Order: sequence, then structure tokens, then C-alpha cells
Amino acid sequence: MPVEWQPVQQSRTHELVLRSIEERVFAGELRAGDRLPPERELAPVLGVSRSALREALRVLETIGVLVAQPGRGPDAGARIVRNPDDALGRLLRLHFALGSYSLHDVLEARVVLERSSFEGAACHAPIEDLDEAAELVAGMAEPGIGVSAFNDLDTRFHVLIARSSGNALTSTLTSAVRESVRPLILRALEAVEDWPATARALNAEHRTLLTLVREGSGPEAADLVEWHIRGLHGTLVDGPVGPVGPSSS
Amino acid sequence: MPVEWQPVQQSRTHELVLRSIEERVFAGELRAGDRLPPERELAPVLGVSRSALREALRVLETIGVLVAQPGRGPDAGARIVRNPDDALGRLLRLHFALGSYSLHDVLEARVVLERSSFEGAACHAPIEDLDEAAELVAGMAEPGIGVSAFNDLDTRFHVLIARSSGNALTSTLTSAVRESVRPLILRALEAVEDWPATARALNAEHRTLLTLVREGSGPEAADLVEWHIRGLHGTLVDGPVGPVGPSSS
DNA sequence: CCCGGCGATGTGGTCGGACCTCACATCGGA
DNA sequence: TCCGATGTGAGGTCCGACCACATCGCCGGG
Repeated sequence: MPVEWQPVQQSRTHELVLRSIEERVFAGELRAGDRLPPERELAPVLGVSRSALREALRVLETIGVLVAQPGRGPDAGARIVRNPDDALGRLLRLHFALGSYSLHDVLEARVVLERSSFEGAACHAPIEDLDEAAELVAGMAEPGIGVSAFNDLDTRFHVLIARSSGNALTSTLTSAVRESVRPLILRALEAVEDWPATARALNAEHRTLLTLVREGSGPEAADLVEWHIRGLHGTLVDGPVGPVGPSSS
Repeated sequence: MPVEWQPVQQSRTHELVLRSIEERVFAGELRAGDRLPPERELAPVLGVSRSALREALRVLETIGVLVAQPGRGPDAGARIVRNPDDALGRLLRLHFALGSYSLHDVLEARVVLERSSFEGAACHAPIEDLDEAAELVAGMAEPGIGVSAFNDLDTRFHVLIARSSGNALTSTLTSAVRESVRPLILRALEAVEDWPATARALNAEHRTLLTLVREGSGPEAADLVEWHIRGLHGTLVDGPVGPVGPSSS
């Protein structure tokens, strides 16, 4: 046999419905902002039950392609939207927790993506984003800031830079990857010995990063953020915090 | 008010179920390979109807965390698995079709990811993967190969290199991004004027890439693949093929 | 004439029950 | 001993009903 046999995949109905709607999207017949017919109308048109249709809609909803609101009026019903971030974040978080990806893999991915983010941000980040980033950095420099609050601000800082890089895709990916390791970083920060000193060191890096981005020094910012990320992940593997997986801890 | 109000988000039951199962995964109580109780048992335990539970399971299934098989025996039932690739691919394809990402964004993402892939592959790609890649390259060099078959092999080549880089996460991301532009590339190749010449040029690049990877020249391979990708995407925007989105092009 | 209350309407959300298909497990007859 | 009919339990599908909610529009009081 020339190639391996494909399972004939005789489908479950909801899968067919999903495929049908996807094709409409690929064909450009469904665009962001469009409304789908009500479930009770669409189901018989597609020749399936409402349950099967709803399962397909649910899937589309969780991958950020659809939102559904009950009620009546212009906002009600199922609408096509573009909100990939939540879905991607959930996906990566779950798979990271399941051990699909090692910490090392995530580290490398972060390095690659954030280098690109910072380089992009150095080239064309809007001023207001940089000002907002400055506020975040200032927030992290507050004396006596808690680990949790710091982690929140740190996440928002990196995500903001990614978004301001002008590339929606790498921005989404960066956010998702950063979010997926967020609980791990939180635990690592909680376990650090001299927290104030660590915070100061991280803050210094953040300030320098922001300065480099402001003056358009893309490559330097990229190098520094790589060092920044590798340093933090180094404490992850060295520290007493084990991986999420079943091993030890 | 200190911070903006969060919508209270009183959730729909299936969302609660989803969250509940997710927490089990995050807590490490559910691992890859584990089986969930039958739907008819689990639903009353969680205090929801089977429909709500099924919607949550369906979501988990489409993000590659779960597979469900009917019947009886060791393979039957709902099992936790790790198969993020399909889900990620579908997600990116849909959002790309919806115009969440511009062609430029995808180009940059591909460049960043595949540079990393090829550098990784040059460092530690297993011999058998390289041999398989050589077969793919040879397949693409077949005289009179069709555009569609070429595109298939080309996709498999890039995905294979990504997988052999040893990084599961960037591999998955690379595959997903490459797959998301697959139909676009197909249309661009179909529209090319002198197809045999184009194929020859691309094949030469592929051969050189493979050689560089084989001899461990990571940076050189990265530079070449960047040039390779930018060249191909250049034909995309130049060619008569417009982007899927509604915007002008 | 204006305006506030209140029911009609239509939407998604949920639920319980019923039946189907499938694949394994079992047991009986050849 | 072997083989096929049958039982059983899993997910897959469908149906009908009800619920919660938001809007629309009527209607009566001011």
C-alpha cells in the first residue's frame, strides 16, 4: 500500500455541522459581525437536532469564533466574532498542565516570540502603549508589592509589549504562552528567598527594556529580554518548585 | 471605584463543568491516559444534565484534551489525551479566514518560528527524520509534479523539520501557522506563471536547507529559511490572489 | 401629550427521557 | 472445541418541554 490508510471517519453529526459552518467561514460567506439564524431555525435547515447544532456552536464559541447572547434585540443571538486570545490561552494552559510541553519548550518559545515582540515594539509601538507600559513598570516598583500583584503586572507588561508590536498573531501567541506559565512563575516567585532584592533586579531589567524600546533599539531590547526570560526560567528549574506534572513535589 | 468593574459573568453550567474538569487537570488529578466516568454517571455527580456535561466534553474534545469512543472495552469511554495540533490548526485557520490576522502577521510569525525550528533541527534532529525529509524533498523534485501534491509535500517538509527540532511547542505552533496559510499558498502556486521554474527554484532552496541542517549549520539554515519564506509570501501579496478578508487587499 | 408599568415575544440555556449504533462479553448449540 | 446469537454498557442523537432573560409594544394614568 502506497500510503497508510486513513480511517474513514464517519462522522458524528455535530462534527458535520462544525465542518459546514467552517466552510462558510472559509468561503467568506460568514464574516466577523454576522449573525447566525436562531438555533431553532438553523437546526432543521441543517437537518440536525438542536443538540447537535448546539454542540457545534459551543465548540465555535470556545475557540473564539462565536458569541451567543440570549434575549431579544440587536445584540441577541449568535454572532461571529474574532477573539482568539482566550481560546488559545486555555488550550496552551491545559496542554502545558497535561505535560504536552516541557518547561524547556515553553522557555524557548517565549524567547523566540518575545524577542520578536520587543523588536517589533521598538519599531512601531504607539506612544500611549509605552506610557501604559511605564505605568505598569512603575506599579511593579512600588515598595512592598506582593508577589501576586507583581506577577499580574509583569504579565500585563509583557502582553502589552507584544500587543504594541503591531503583530496580532505573535501578540496572541506571546500572551497565550506567557499565561500558560503564569501559575508556575507565581509559585517560583513565592519561593524566592530574598523577594525584595529579586523584585528590584527584575524592575531594573524592565526599566531598561522599556528605555530600549522607547529609543527604538530593537536588537538590544531583544537580547535583553532573552536574558530576562532565561534568567527567570532558570530560577524555575533551580528552585524548589517542581513542574506541574505528576513527578515529585 | 479603584478598578473598573468586572462583568459578574454568571456562568452557564457547561462553563462551570468545563472549569471543574480543567481544575482537575491543573491539580494533576487528571492525567493523559486517564478515563473519565461514563457520561451518565458523571452528570449526576456534577449535578448537571447530560447535555450540559456533553457540551463541556465536546469542547475538551475539540481542543485536543479528550477523545471519546463508544462501545465497551479498554478503549471505550472518554479518555484524556494530548493532541493539541489539530485544535490549534483549526483555531488559527478559522481566525485567519476571519481576518483576525493579516498576511503580514502570519509571514512574520512563520519567519520567527521557522528560524527557530531550523536552528533547533540543525542542533538535534534525529537521522531518520532527516532521511524522511530527504524523501519529501526528492518527492517535490519529481518532474511534472502537480501544484497540489507539491504543496502537500512542502507542508509536510516544514512540519517535519519543526517536529524534529525537539521542541514540541514551537513545532505545534509552526505546523498550525503553516497549515493556516496552506490554502493561500496553494492558490498562489496555482496562479504562478512558470510553474516548473518556480518548482525548481523552491526545490533548490529545500535541498540547500536540508544540507545546512544535516551539517549542523543552524544560523545559515535560519537565514535561508527566512529568505525562503519571505520570497514565497512575496509572491502571495504580489500575485492576483487577494487575502480572504473583506479589506481591499 | 407624555411616560411608566406590564405583558407578549423571541432568544439562548437547561433538562430529562427515549432510541440508535457500536463493540465487547457471555453463553449456548453445533 | 469452536462459532454465532444474544446481552450489556458505552457514547451519539434526537425530541419535547421548561426556564431566564431582554426587548418590544401596548395601555392606562398622569
